[in-house]
Amino acid sequence: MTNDRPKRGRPRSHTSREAILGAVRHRLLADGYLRLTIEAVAAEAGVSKATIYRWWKTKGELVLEAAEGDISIGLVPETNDPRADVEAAIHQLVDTFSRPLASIVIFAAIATGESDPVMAQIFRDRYVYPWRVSAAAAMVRALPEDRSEASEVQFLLDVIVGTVFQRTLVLREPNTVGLKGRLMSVIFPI
Amino acid sequence: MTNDRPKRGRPRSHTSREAILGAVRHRLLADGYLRLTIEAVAAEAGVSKATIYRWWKTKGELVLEAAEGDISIGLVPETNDPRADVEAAIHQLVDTFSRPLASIVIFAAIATGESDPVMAQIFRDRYVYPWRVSAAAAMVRALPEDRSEASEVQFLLDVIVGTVFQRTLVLREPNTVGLKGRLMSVIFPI
DNA sequence: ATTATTAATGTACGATGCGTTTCGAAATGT
DNA sequence: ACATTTCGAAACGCATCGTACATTAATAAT
Repeated sequence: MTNDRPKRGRPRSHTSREAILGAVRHRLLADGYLRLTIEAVAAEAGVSKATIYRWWKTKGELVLEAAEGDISIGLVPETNDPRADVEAAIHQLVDTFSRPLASIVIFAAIATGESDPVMAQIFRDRYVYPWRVSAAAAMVRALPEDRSEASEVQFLLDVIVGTVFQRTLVLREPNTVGLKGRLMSVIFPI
Repeated sequence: MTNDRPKRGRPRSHTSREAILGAVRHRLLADGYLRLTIEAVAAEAGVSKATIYRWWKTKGELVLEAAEGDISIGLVPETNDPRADVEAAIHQLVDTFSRPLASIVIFAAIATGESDPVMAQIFRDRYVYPWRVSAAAAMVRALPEDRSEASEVQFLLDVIVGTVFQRTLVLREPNTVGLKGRLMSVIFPI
């Protein structure tokens, strides 16, 4: 979604759009983000290169849209069991980071911040930030008053995100069974 | 250091070697890893491209060697105050990750694991692994017996590395004063 | 001194991918 | 029919890659 639909003229091809996004997903899973080229996507989708550039300014924009369904994290629930909410937040994170397509795209969004700051920005604003706000709220509810200052809450969120990132995306450790429980007992020591 | 010195023939130019590695550091700080090109390094060093390819197979190899002094972490001390040793380990990590050149190169080594697995491998084996082994030993000494199983120690190391990585390299948070203390109290709750 | 050996330079090459442009054809509303 | 917009095919100039070649330079062995 880049433009509004004009009233006249040939309408945008829904078929081509789907073919492009599907080809992007396929090439991402096959080759990874860095090795993905627009030319290969165009060839696989049976589409002209110009058509891709017509609707997406950058590779990052294109990839984020193609993986939208996989990388959206959702908001942390607000039940009357705040610790369960925090646990749900951790679960959402681990679950999302473990999806093959999401792991590739999230990693790329963070890693290419240097050369494509727009991609990192969009990823943060659209996917990380909403989750983070709701997770912070859950954390405040779950912590005792003397531990719920903003800086401590942000630190604990960094512990969660950083540890999950390290385990699932850097070390590529598929076994996440002990991870959630251990994170909970580190955040809420007995 | 790629080869032994042959006994005969023109010796390798020490001047060119230093000029190349210096240019790499300069371009890294100016442009970042992804935008660094071999051609630009050759031009800035006043050296032929072929000379660079003669001694370094890949960009990753070249960059790791150019930044060697900045990215080497050192081993965790072994005093009779094991908690202080763990604190020292955290300090080493934060300190290294905060150096401008190291932050660029470490980030690149992790981020390009997809397209340049050799760089990630070298980085892990040569710089991360030794620190990690000595940090694990310190952790075992510092933890009570009932918490010092291998999987728990590895998890706590991932918490440290992940959190520091998140704070310093992903979020680029320069303020690390509270970080070390908070990490300690998360690992050793009262 | 001559020869063998290795390094470094300059230059050029074919590939690949980039992002853009141009042109003609196709598909819609007015 | 006409205006408008999209699409596909092809080509463009550009940057960078990694390699190759011939030439010159510096050193050790003979």
